[in-house]
Amino acid sequence: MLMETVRFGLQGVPRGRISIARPASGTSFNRLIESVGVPVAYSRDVEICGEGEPSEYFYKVISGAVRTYKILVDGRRQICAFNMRSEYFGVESENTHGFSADAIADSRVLVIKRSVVLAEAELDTEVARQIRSLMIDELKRAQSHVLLLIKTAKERVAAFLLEMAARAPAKGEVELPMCRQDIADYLGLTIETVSRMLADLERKGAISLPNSRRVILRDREILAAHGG
Amino acid sequence: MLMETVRFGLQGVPRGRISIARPASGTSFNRLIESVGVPVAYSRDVEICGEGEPSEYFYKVISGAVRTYKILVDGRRQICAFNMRSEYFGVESENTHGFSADAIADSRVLVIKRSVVLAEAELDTEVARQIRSLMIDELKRAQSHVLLLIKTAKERVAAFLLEMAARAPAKGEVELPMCRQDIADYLGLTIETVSRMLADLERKGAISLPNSRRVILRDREILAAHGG
DNA sequence: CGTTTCATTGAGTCCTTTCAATAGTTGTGG
DNA sequence: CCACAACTATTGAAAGGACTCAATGAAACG
Repeated sequence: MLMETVRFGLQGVPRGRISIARPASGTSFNRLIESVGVPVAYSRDVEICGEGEPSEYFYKVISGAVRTYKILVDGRRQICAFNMRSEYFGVESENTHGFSADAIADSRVLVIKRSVVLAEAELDTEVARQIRSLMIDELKRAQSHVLLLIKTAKERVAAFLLEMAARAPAKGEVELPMCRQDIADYLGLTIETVSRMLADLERKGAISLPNSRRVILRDREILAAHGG
Repeated sequence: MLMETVRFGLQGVPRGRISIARPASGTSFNRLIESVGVPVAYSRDVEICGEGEPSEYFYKVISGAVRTYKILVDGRRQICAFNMRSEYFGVESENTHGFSADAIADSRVLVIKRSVVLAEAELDTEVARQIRSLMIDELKRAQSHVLLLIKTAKERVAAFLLEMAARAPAKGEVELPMCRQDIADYLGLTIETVSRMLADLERKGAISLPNSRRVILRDREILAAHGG
């Protein structure tokens, strides 16, 4: 797709390159988002927003993938979520963002001005309902993340693969957009352990790993038996 | 306080004994809650709501303490939250509850009909804002729970004590309403490990344990050094 | 084609769990 | 009020799982 690109450096304005908006469609919420949102291109590893910054915008991934994360006092990084195509992030931020976000791969993100949508939510019940629904989705995700972290290493890796597979376009195979360190920081493990568990799952016939980024699900039963 | 008590057995109606409402106060949200809510007494270990049930109500703890939890397929229980006096739970449930809840100790809980509050939220911006705020609080809690679960056993126990102390009426000492198994199921540890970490923290001079339910915080520095 | 980064694998250590025994607490009935 | 039972909590010893440190291998980049 053609994109007119503009560079930004101003405070409070999204970092990256802007492209021109596309046609609106669907519900009143979707139409609103499409008209208010500005598609912005972010290169790999470029920050989209930072923890503690004023949350002027929230975001919807158009293409690519985004990670949201927190840096702990001891320097460790906990990845809160991987956000794939069509998924929202930052909806739940109140005055400031509770996390940082950056592009895992080159990505396009719809940047949506929060104040406009919140104002509309007071007039349009459907918009209010959608906002609430997105926040509930985010909460459910955080809760299932808690359930993930009490499992064993193998269960976490298996559950992670099933989670990614459920969101992948192709059935039965996953193209992981993130590196091992990202997976480790999401699952609360080390990269070595992630690597070992993937190798174990491959040995057991649950998956194949043609290369480090591509996973083919061979036996969902085995995976589910581990991943719960 | 005097209470008129009624027993329930009907479907969709709160289990427990009802008492008569108290005077309203504060914001429009608080006044609404007070007028809509019905105080119900729950004895220790009595279920308040069950995972998967229609979420006709949400709840506010008046006295005592409530645990919300999920039972996993393998039978393990993960406690999502301990809800203390004046804290809400179940606000984020959409059509069905995402968790079960029961009373840790004998408790009184304000049972609030969701439909009434949601209807009012469409007319009163302040009510809508409060509901959204409660959902954001719940999300932040879930996210900090994730951060808790990637820590070491000692860090988890220390952080748990600080978390409880922050909500306790008395400064520097905590009366734990829950047993070791509850703590273990909240922290993703075994009761033995919880016990050992508490003993370690006492040996290090961070806390005193006059009895198993009472904790006196002696050195917050040591605790914070662990609990991050 | 060399350099750099990323991923895998191995060996040993440390931390948490498991299993088991003991101690303490609570509640009940004689 | 005491004795016993049942439950809860603590402590110990051994096993298992994940981490650390280190080396090797593979892929990406210039």
